[in-house]
Amino acid sequence: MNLSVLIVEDEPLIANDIREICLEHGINVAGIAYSFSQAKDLLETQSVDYVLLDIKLGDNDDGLVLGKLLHEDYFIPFSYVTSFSDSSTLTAARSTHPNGYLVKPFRSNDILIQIQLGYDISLRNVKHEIPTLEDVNKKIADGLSTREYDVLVEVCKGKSNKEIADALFVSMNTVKSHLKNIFSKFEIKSRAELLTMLLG
Amino acid sequence: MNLSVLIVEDEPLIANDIREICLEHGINVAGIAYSFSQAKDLLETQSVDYVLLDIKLGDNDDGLVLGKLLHEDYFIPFSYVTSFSDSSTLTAARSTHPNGYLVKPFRSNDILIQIQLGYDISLRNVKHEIPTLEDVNKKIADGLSTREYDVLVEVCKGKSNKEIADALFVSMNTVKSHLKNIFSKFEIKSRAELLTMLLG
DNA sequence: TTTATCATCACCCTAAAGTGTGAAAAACCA
DNA sequence: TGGTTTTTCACACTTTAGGGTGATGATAAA
Repeated sequence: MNLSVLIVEDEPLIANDIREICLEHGINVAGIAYSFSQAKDLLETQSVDYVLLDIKLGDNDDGLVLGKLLHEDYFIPFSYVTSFSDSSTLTAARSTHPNGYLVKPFRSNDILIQIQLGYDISLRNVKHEIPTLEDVNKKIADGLSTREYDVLVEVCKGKSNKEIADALFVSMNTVKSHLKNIFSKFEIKSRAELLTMLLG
Repeated sequence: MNLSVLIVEDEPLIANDIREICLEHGINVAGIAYSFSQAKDLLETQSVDYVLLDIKLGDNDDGLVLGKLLHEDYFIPFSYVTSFSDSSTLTAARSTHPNGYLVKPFRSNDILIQIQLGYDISLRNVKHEIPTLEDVNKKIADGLSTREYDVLVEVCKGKSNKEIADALFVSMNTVKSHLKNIFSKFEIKSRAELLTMLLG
């Protein structure tokens, strides 16, 4: 799964530094925004999975406003990457629901941790219904095929292999074959584990 | 809100350092554990809201085991605080669902951020929990016994009968026996159906 | 056109799950 | 104390699930 990260940072040197770190680790960079408005433009036009967000853009705390927007309107998870760690800034930041908070100067790996862990956290939140193919594929490196997903949906309904075969008009061997691939891709060994992953 | 933090760290100097930082910021320290077993003792006896967890305890990665336990059994949120940020350690750590990951050496404020942000995140995660015994019994005429509920909880975690037997310190036949009764009371035929009923 | 990938299925085999019966301690309660 | 429920376990048995290998036609990409 290839994440797309948006970098919102008014200092070009730092922004570039972050971009390099991402690219080195195979993380796609959806763009760099040097201001609040540029960030909004990119959010409208690009596919963004995670945002690294500087609190201070220019002279004001536009980062906090953008953070609030990300959480409430765009539903895109983000980490703050900022020089400030005083308690008033931190309190303000916490209220915007970031998934991470990195204080500058940072190390190369810190960026990676923010993105990966922050994204993990965002995946843990929503549940309850049978996930879509897109949601499922975010959890695994090698995505499911459409037919594999069909089988997964039936498993989520609590059906046995025989019942799934009847529902999809294929043989039970075919169902088993798809399930084998599903388990392999999720790196699990049973449908029970699959159910707890997807519904739990 | 006065948080209670457990520090799991095998180096006394670092552990003390973290303790001082917490106390300076009005965060209560539930205790310091220098080993896996000490950590388990403290988790049983103390009220703990958040855990700062070193991955390497002594010579092995007991921190990861403890992290898994915290997430699956204790339901206590935690951050790793470790010297390691290589990708294999990170991958292993991510699979245990930490709410933060801090690489040593850290700054004073980093500790505070981990605790506050990590705890914030845990509050947002109103996750789809394993239902309580009361909730479960609302769905069926003949209620489950406490031991049957214990088995049900393990099933909800995706465990196999053998794993459940080990977790509850009984034989696999006993687990099967309880499961038989559970299925009968729910009028179902498989654990998959049980999982979709409870989690779906 | 050649190469992948996907969807389908068969066959065989092992492991795990589930069923039926029965039974003996332990805990609970009246 | 005596009866009931719970918890524990055994053994034998059937069914289902899961793993390995391999093969086919179809479709898609290069």
